[in-house]
Amino acid sequence: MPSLFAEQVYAELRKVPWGRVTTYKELARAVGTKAYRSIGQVMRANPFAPEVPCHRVVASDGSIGGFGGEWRRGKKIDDKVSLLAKEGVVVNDGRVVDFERVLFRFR
DNA sequence: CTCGTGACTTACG
DNA sequence: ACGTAAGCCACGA
Repeated sequence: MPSLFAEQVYAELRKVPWGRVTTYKELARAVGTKAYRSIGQVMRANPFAPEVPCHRVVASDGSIGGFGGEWRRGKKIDDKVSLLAKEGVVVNDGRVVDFERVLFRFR
């Protein structure tokens, strides 16, 4: 059972519209915390996979972060990034195309 | 309670 | 712009 912190993160992440992405920072702000790193841990746990699309979460600068770059080789992650690109969020060279355009801001 | 870890961010050289 | 260091918070042991 996920911790309360995780629940909040998942709740906010689930609000992200289709074809949009969000950042760890925004997500952290949404839940009212500054634990950006913990967000990552929650994503890694991701007990609510595809329901909670952790692949829609990217770094603050638009980079894929850890789940799409060199991190995926060796680990058994699904082709979430590729799937994401299929939904409209194009990822090129570890970067989200038109990042600011597809970025969903909570506030 | 203390310690180590981490899919992060920001600051500095 | 790039690599390194420090800061930050939550979680499991």
